[in-house]
Amino acid sequence: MDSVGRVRSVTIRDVARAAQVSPATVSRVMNRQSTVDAELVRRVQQAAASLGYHPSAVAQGLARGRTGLIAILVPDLGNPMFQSVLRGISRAAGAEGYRVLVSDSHEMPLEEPLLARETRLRTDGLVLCAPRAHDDELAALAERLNPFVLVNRHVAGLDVPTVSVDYAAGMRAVVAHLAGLGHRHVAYLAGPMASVSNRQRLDSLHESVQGRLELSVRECGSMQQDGYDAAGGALEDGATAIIGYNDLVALGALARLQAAGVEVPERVSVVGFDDIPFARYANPMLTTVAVPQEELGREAWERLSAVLRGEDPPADVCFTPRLEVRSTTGVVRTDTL
Amino acid sequence: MDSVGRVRSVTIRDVARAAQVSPATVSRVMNRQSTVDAELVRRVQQAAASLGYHPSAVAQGLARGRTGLIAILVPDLGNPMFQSVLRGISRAAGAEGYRVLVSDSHEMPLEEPLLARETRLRTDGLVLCAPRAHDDELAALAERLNPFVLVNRHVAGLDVPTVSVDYAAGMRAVVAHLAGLGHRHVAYLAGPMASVSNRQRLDSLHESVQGRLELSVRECGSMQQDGYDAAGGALEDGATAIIGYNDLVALGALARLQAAGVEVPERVSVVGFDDIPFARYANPMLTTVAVPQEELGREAWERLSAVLRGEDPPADVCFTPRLEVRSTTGVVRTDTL
DNA sequence: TTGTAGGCGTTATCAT
DNA sequence: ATGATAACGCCTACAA
Repeated sequence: MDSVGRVRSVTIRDVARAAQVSPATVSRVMNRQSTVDAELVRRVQQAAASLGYHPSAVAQGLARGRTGLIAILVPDLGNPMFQSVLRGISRAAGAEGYRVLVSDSHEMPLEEPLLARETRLRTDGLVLCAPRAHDDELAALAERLNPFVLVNRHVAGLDVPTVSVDYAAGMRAVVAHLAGLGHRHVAYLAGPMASVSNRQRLDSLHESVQGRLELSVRECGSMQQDGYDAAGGALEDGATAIIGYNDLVALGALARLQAAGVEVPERVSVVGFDDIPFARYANPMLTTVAVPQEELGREAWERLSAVLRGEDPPADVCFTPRLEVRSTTGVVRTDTL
Repeated sequence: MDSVGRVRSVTIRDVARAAQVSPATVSRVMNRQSTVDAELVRRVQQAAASLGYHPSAVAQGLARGRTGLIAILVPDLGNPMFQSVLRGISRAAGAEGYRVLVSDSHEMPLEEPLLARETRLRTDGLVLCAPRAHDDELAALAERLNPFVLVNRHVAGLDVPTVSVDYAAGMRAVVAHLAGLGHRHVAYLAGPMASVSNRQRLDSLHESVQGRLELSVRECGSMQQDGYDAAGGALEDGATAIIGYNDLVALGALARLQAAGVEVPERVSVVGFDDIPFARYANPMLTTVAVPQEELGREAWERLSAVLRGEDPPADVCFTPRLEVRSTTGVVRTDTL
């Protein structure tokens, strides 16, 4: 224990003393600098091993001006979509020796800027995942957040590396698919209003539907239970197809339909968004818009990594999602009940 | 830019100079020490604001001897079980101002000790989630890992705060349930052999089954696809009930049975472990052993938090899981096909 | 090749 | 109440 009461750990000086060299030499050995005499290398390594020495990451961080940490901020860790992105980033960054700090804003747009700054302060860079905060707020923060990259979100007047998904294209494919099956009235179970993804899906849905289909929108949420609770209303609206804000909502709706004895897809079709791993194991298998989630994470890291190396990041990418037609969508039944 | 090429940010000295006080006073103001003259507080705050000053977390970490970070090491971030634990920890720790570093060992027992040490080095404490490493390895590391807590894993000869689940009790309940429904032959779709949870489930299964039921064990894995692939074999063994290592495996098996036209639960029953959120939204709803995952995370943090405060941690807790009987289990059909 | 010394940005001790 | 000053543990010119 030192005077402040903490357990003093083995420092570079201890090793230097034991190996009878200077701290600088120990540092060089630990950092694999080839300019050190073989004999000294041996002595240092032996001393370090026997003392159980490991450089303090914090001290290294201070001295080097980089922590080897990046942060990722997600609106909800409970959502498989963000978990997958996190996973993609964690794996990609881990392969290059970077560790990941996670922060969950719990879908609270007001908390986001604070959390972002706070976590960014502890790290070398930041991945903002579908941030809920306003454009102007983010723009105002941008300088303090740098370097950072944006996932699934564009911020007006801000030139930041971005990876995203063309949800509008996905939605168009959904509408075309449903219209082709004979549906005339679809219901959208909307996600959080603060979510840009939801806005995009909703806007492009309105467009796609123009003069082709009737559309009802039900405010819902982003979790299974939300979909479960909202599915009944969608039916009352007279829709023969339900589009969920995401797979969780769609799967929740599906469960509700089944509980109510409504056959899917014979009576009602269901479509989701994201293609989380569970979508293909659902019964019936969920038709959904497949988003390359882990790849999104990898690409985000690719850009952040480049900036951290002082290079120009690759150009922004926007994935065009693929409609994965499975078993929850089918031709509309024309006979009455 | 300084000589090393990094962008010099605003430091405590800059603020001190601007406010015409000493760095010490700035520090006191930033840390809300009440002993500072109101006028100086004002000047400092104003200077800090106009310069956009924020204390460096790294420097604070070095000076204070604590980082405000904890690490969690999980075998697989792709598994909802660990995601939930992570979430529980992240929320609980976040409420007390701690941030969480995540590390994924990708189910590789050999990597674990290194990762554990490495991440622990950057943080104030560690949560080891169902570690795959050997007892002796962990015991040898214990000193360097301290303080840390163990989730779902006991290590022989090691007195470390632990939170766990009595999987044996869960398995007994499963066997009693299935036997009560008339099943005589059950198949277990085993998880990773390095997983202690799997060992425990398998051992207690062997015990519970003694003289009551015939048991087949199929090596499998821990993901949906593993269950999907292994389900066929279980049927060939003649089992009328399938117990998945976890819900992912069970849900995968369920999907396979459905694809093969095998009715559940009329023809075959299926049981999972964990009760991940999807279990209740499956069709049919999955019977499973409910493990309080987020609570596990919270309790883990509770213990780590206590140790970090220098207090004695609460006693170890072992949750007794509850068998959640839903719709994938039923009486065995006695008639032949 | 090796060592010395200054700096990284804060906090905390000890005078004043 | 405030201000020097010495840690905190490491890295890296620069000198030897």
